[in-house]
Amino acid sequence: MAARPAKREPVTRPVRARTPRAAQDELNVSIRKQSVSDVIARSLEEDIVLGRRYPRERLVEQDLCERFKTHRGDVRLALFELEKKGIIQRIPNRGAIVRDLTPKEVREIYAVREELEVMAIRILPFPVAKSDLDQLAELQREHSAAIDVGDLLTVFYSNLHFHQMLFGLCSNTCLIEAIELLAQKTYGIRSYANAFPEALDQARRDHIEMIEALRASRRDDLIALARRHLKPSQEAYIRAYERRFGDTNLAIRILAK
Amino acid sequence: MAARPAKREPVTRPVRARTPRAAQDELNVSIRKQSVSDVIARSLEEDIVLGRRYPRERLVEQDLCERFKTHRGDVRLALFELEKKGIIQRIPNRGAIVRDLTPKEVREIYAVREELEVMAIRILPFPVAKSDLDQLAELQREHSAAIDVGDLLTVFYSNLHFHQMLFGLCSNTCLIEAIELLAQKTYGIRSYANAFPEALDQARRDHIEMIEALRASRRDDLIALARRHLKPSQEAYIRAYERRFGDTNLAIRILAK
DNA sequence: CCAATCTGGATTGTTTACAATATAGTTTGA
DNA sequence: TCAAACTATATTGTAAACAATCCAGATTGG
Repeated sequence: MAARPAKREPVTRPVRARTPRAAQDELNVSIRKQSVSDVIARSLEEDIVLGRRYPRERLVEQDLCERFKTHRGDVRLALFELEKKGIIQRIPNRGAIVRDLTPKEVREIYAVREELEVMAIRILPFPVAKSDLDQLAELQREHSAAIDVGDLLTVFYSNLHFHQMLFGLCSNTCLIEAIELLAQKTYGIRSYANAFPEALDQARRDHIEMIEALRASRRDDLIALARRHLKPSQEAYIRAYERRFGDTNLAIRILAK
Repeated sequence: MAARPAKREPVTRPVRARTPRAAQDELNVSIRKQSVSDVIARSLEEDIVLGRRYPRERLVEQDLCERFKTHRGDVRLALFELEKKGIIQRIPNRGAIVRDLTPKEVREIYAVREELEVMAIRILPFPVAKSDLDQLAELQREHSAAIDVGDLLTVFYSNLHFHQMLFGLCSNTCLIEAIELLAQKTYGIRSYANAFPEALDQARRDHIEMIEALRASRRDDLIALARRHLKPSQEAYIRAYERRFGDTNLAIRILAK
């Protein structure tokens, strides 16, 4: 008779010791294998942030399957993720559309983000290590060069990395994640700011000043810079929104058809 | 010959007017039909917060299917949601376990939450309408009564509703959601605080003082109360954690087996 | 007696097929 | 002529079957 097979878990034990492999995984948190749906989600984010997809544009599952050469399961999961992040909106039985933020929502998101970025700078330990400053400067050069040649994709990513590195200097992981999540919520409106070359230029100058403030351990200056740095993109969006609709009432009339 | 059928979308238009029904859905944001996976996720959250499921306990998809009388698709989605919220942890090919937070993570989460709650109180418009104060008082009575009879489920929900109502008074939706998300991250450790009856008593007194501060429009007092209110549960968890493991190194040794 | 290997089955991950829903264009009736 | 009902299909939602992975205990070799 065949040997009595293993039962992986007696199903009753409430608390149970972790197996060796699981413990290893938990301790080495860095080994984050990214799933297919994550890749799809990121790619769609990129499309949205670069203005290749517009607010209220439909995202049809079948189309995405063909584009990413996969089945609908992964695509659906990616759409659920993006919905939770607030980048797209899903309507039951009707599908997903790129989310269109109102000026009020944009202002609220930026207010919270400002609060958290200021907090990050407040708890950030000074002085900052030279190696960190060098890395930041390198990312800044990358950003600057991308602006010069008009490579918006690289502008986006080097800017993202610059900010991740900057706020990553504060040691509160939860705070870092919260800041990033809020930044993602406004991906859909970024392309409006990119349309103004002078805004990109201002961002570049801000980054340089930020590095200087970090080097000199001038916390208050850095806070003021961070606050100022957040202003242009939200203002660009609100201006564009009002140009589109004139005023909020008109917007509602149009959207309701 | 059959009539030429409709093609729902020409597939090419980048920006497209919304259909009447879709617009209606967007404007009436209150009609949030909750999906099956949301129900499952909430129920699991409840189990965790009430200590019915312990940190590192496994969550097997098939078991959950039977419990919620559904197929694995919904259960899987719920688990993905909970993972994103940070309430559970998923290990590829091995399944999901209730997440076990380290004291460091708990401190970080509470630090961010405190920052946001203080912000909410700072922007909250005074004076508060009498009807709102009455509602808060009603929720507080419910909470107090639940403590008296030891009904922890009602304690949890009435406490939740009290805080939702309180922070809901600030008009920044994004901020309200962020506060709630952070509160959810610590669901797994709530049962530790509930184990100390004096902590529940303190919470009850805090709520009463908060309502008084609101009624008198004493913003600074309210901020101090909110800060104080967050302390006990994180301290209870950290104490319990250290009782379990003595110190962090021991914890790591045990977890790694 | 210990360690390396093997193996059965428990569990998660993927794919496909099928059902439900909503909409654009057509038809029908006043 | 216009609006209400109808129909065909695009699209999403659900379910179940199949494949890949992983571990507990058994087996094997030293």
